Amino acid sequence: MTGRRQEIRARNRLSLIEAVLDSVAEKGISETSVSEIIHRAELSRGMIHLHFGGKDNLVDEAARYSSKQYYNGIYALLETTGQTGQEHIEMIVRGDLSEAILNKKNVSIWYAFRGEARNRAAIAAFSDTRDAKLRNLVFNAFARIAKEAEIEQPNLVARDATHGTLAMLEGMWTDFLLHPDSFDRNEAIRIVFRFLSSLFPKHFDLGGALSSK
Amino acid sequence: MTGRRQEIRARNRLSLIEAVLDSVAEKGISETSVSEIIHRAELSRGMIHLHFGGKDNLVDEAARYSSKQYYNGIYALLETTGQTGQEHIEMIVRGDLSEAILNKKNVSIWYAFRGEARNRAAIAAFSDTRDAKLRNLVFNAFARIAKEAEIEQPNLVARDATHGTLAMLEGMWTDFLLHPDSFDRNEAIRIVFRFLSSLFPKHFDLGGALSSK
DNA sequence: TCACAAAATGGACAATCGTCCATTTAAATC
DNA sequence: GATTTAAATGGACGATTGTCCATTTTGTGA
Repeated sequence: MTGRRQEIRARNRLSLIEAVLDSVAEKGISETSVSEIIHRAELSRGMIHLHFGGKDNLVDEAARYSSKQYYNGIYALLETTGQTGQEHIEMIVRGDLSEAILNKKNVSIWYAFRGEARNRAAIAAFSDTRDAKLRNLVFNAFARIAKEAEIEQPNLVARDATHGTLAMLEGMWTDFLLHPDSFDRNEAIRIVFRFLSSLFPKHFDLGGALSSK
Repeated sequence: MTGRRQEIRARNRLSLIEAVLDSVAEKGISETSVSEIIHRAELSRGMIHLHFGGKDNLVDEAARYSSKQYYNGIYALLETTGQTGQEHIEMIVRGDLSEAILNKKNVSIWYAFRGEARNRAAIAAFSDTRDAKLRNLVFNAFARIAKEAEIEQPNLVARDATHGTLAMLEGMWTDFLLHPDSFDRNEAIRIVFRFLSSLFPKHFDLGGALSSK
């Protein structure tokens, strides 16, 4: 067994990252100290410096890791969806507002990092919930829908629909952050589709995607 | 001149609050220390304890003050608008996305506090961008519009329109936070009205409110 | 003008911060 | 099993944190 050392090393690295995320979720960034992190990870004080070169780098890594988790979740959902543009959109909307992705821990972490994004380039890079790749997916779906709808300026409408839909999802996250207990997932989903169904009545209704024809 | 003492006292209190906001905007919450604050305010170390009883209380006061500023700005704009529901909505949308309200400093402060909201009740209380009062204003405007539009379930539609519009505005703020230099105000406004004009075609177009009849 | 009191000062203080390294532990190799 | 070496430990370190108070300053009322 030659990889045992690497295995332990990797496990300890991950423990530190997860300790940061747990602490950020529970206590916020300002109370996430080196002492707090190593206590949660049950490792010794020097490990942070050893594995990451310092606390700031570790926190940056944790932000990167957390962001990756989010995208993995979303992209995994997309694999399971149907083929039409409206089905893609429905999957993204429902996924983004699902318990698995939109929950107290994730939201706490996400907004804690956002608060620091302005002053830490490394965090800013990972704090854009809706990155270019996801944006592109949404745009392509809306572009197909807009073309099928035979409206004027289909590309501009698709761009606006993309931007507006992602903005609305962002806003729903904020609602959840501020009122996690009274937040109503189904209402949030219905509202998004209320807007989308008025924009593309042949492709959406209040429940989500309509079948192709 | 008997009020001179009170006047100085009030000025110093305000200096401390503004020093906090400047520091939070420029350096973030985690780097806003007592030393940083009193250096910016050009006051002595003991003043924070004297006036606010401690740093945390001062930061809470700063959050309250900042929130008040936001609402003052929005409510002042509303005084200048016309009478119809769609005019009210247009004013809120344009106001919320205007340079005076949506700018780098305000957004930095707002999101920095948001990041702490989860773990500090006093801050959470002031970090809901769209409080009950504003929400009510928007709802009443949409309720009038929905009634005029003679649609089914006007109250439910008005509720959804309120929720969705405010969420979209929130999302536009996030866009601005993450991409302050490429953010396009006019595009953001057009997108909001794109959605609203498809929901209420007799009341809005891409430019905003339509006249009553 | 003087005595009083309120407000401001700035340094002392213990606690905590993040970094770093001499030492110990244990996996890998011979 | 002995040797080598990478990884982990945990305490020392100076810097910085927020609090607090003895002292000084300054506006107010007699």
